[in-house]
Amino acid sequence: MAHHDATIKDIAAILKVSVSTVSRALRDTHDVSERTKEAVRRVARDLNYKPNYNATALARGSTHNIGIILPFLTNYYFSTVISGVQQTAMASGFNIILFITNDSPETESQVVRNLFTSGVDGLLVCIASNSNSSEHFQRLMDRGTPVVLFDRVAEGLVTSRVMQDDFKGAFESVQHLAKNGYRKIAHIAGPATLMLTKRRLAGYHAALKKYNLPSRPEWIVHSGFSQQDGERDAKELLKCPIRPDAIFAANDRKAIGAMIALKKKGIAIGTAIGVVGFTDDPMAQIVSPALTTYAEPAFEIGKQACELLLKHIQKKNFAPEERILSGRLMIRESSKPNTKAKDV
Amino acid sequence: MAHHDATIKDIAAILKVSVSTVSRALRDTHDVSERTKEAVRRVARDLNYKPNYNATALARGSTHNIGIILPFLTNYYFSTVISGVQQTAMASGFNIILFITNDSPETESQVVRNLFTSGVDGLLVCIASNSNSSEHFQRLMDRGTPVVLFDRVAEGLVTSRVMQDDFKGAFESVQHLAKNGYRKIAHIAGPATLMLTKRRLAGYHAALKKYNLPSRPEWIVHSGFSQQDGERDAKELLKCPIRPDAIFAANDRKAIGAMIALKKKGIAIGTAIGVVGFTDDPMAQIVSPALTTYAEPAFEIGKQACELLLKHIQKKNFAPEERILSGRLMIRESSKPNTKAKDV
DNA sequence: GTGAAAGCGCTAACAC
DNA sequence: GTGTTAGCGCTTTCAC
Repeated sequence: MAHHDATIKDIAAILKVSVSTVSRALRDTHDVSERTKEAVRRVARDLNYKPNYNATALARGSTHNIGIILPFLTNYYFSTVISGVQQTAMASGFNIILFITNDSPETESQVVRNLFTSGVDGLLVCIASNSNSSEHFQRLMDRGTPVVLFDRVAEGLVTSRVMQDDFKGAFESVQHLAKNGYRKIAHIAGPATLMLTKRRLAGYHAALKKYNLPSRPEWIVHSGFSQQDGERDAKELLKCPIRPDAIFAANDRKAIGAMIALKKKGIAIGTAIGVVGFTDDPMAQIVSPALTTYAEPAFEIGKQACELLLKHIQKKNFAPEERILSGRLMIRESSKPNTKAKDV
Repeated sequence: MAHHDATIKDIAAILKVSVSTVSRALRDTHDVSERTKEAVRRVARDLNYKPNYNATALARGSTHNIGIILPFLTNYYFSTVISGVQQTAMASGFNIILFITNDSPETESQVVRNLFTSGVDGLLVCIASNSNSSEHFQRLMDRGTPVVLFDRVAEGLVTSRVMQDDFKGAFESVQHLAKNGYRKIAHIAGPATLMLTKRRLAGYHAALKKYNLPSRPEWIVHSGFSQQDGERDAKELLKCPIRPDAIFAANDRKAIGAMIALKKKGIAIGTAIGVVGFTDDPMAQIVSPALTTYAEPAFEIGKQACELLLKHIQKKNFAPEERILSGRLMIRESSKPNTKAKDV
């Protein structure tokens, strides 16, 4: 790669000190005199010295790389999370290495296996839907590579995790529908295995209960996170003998899919049937009527997840923290007050 | 990181051969006997041996990492390109390191400077809008790090580049408007400095000429790529003494911004004023009326850019290639046949 | 407070 | 065809 970059050897030669002194000075250890440190720093700057992380990686095992594993990149939530991670990592001199699993547990575990070869100082992960992943991540952690989970967290791994407030988000969304007069509220949910699905479901139920609203198993349908999934789910819902008058969707893409299904049937959105999403994808404002949705703090999630990871990297025994970040309900036209709602 | 992974030393010890033999066998050089190679491979497998790329990086300068530099991540085009890159890279055992410049030339050159410290085997780049970047990338290339440009390419760098067919895309878009009866076609363009802006502008002009359509300087407005930019640009356009009856936008977000501006003025889209975008962001199908747009092969661009880069990495003197990938006009409702168009 | 020397895992002359 | 040795750039005992 390099032809000849300055190394600590060069600095040592110029200053007529040993490389170990230079190494220590650069890392600002306490057993080097201020005078030497300053001299070293000055020469380093003059020579435009940059440490070779591959060498430190070999000698000490610190690569200055952190890995991030996630199911997809091409959606608003994930790309925003990464932007947050990237900013934080870069500010601390860490690079981020990107791994995409396509939501496949096999790819996921393959990625983790290969991680051993290049080496990362730590790992940020959002697991695949059907990932039985605790075990391979556990192995990584046992070897001393810290892992921080975000969004889709694996049960059973004791480590830091950061996520949006799924329960509260779902609760507030459904509460909003209830307050606006909707009585028969359905939920098109994510994959049943995911913890976030369970938490959103719990929030949904809690709100139903609080507002004394009916709950029917056939009003809850699980599937993936795509727009197509949402469209299919909504069609399912419309077949129910007792038709829901509102839909709370696990994310915006599903909500939009549902809106498409409703439009195809000529059902007025935000009047006959209210719709609320989750995320606040920019699409929510583009779609018509504009989609009411619970905004997730995606960038902040990325930022905090990265901060936690850096702490784990720096302090071997940093105690795991769980951070749950609140979002905010963005009220728009898809959930307008409904006056003609009738109870079941 | 590792507690103790198998190294070539372990393999050598077991087989009672030297580490260099193991090293050679593993790399499949021709001066090792088949027997030894096989034995080495077998033991390597048994021991679950993984090469330590940090060590090869030190010894040989090959990190198995490729860097990708781009302005933003949070949009459909870029996140899709990266997905293409990632897939290709992973298949060849390369990791991708992500750098985001936020479209700032300063961040861009800082990133390039810091690249020297960790080291990448090659670099994929989409330059910042005002990047005067040829020079720092040139320096990288001089040091032997291959660079492949995509989408926004820097003039003056002789190296491989891959991009969508900007000229053709613009030409076909405008041609489509012309054929549908629009006569006064405006263009809300990207930053004037970018080559892709120039190419799209050229395509626009060529189509205007071919269809004998009027061209007016005030019908061309340059700004950034955001929805807000598009909205502002369209407002600008509506002030023209001779009002355009169609808008060709440099991307879908700008087109959607323009649509919003038109809606606010109560102007019927796809009737009074036709709109065509560029990209085929999923939003184009969500917005109403659905947006006609020239679909870019984003995933394929990422894939081919990565393939070219890998070739450059593998063959020191691989001759630079330029690949221009065609897209496809997606005709939807925002550009319906216009019967009442009047000439200037 | 500083230096000498060994070593991280691998590659690459150069011998034999 | 295989082994020996030095070395990539840095960290880290262990002396002094």
